[in-house]
Amino acid sequence: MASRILSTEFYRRPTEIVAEELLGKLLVHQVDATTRMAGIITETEAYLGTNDPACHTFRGRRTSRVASMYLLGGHAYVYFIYGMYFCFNVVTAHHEPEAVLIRALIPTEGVDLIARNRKQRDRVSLRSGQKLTRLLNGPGKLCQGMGINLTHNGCSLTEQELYIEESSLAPLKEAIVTLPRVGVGYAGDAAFWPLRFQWCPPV
DNA sequence: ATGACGATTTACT
DNA sequence: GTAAATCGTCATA
Repeated sequence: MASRILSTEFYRRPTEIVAEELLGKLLVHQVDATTRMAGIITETEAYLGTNDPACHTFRGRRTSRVASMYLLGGHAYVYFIYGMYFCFNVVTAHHEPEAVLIRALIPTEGVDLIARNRKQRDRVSLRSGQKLTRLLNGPGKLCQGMGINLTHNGCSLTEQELYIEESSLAPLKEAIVTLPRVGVGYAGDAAFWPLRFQWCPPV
């Protein structure tokens, strides 16, 4: 069977398209031969590069932190924020420093390890589906749970440790909501651009 | 060298 | 709803 890992061609397309099509895909962190964590992507945000005031590369900004945004589509851009969290992005497009922030996952594999990473050891509370959807529903939370950190910054998403797979889920267009991006009030009008994509999977 | 701030989360009132 | 936690990054000097 052919690999279900998304190829570089998937990422090297317009960023908004990639952001929307990532919904329903499976983010996988294969820690070692026997340890695998994964979750379905349910929320993303597009960051449109040098002309997007909300983007870290606005006006061509090129510092050590954002260096990996200048890699080719299909690499990871991970950065440290608020002194305690990481955010995970996939680099997109063709030779433009654009990216998609992964904002939320529903954990599907390695849930116990994910919960341990999130320091939520209460197994009873994990039995409820409601709690499960709240385990990784934020960019900092999903990095903490999935064990994503600066060691993954700049890594290729077509290698065997951290990657995104096809899944059997195909979100209906009607189930996808576009919203303003979160936490970018400094960006003026761009804060209202509808570049956040959210999918509420059927129960 | 300095200071303001951040693509967040959590706890608390 | 408001505020604290916590520190690397960035612009200014």
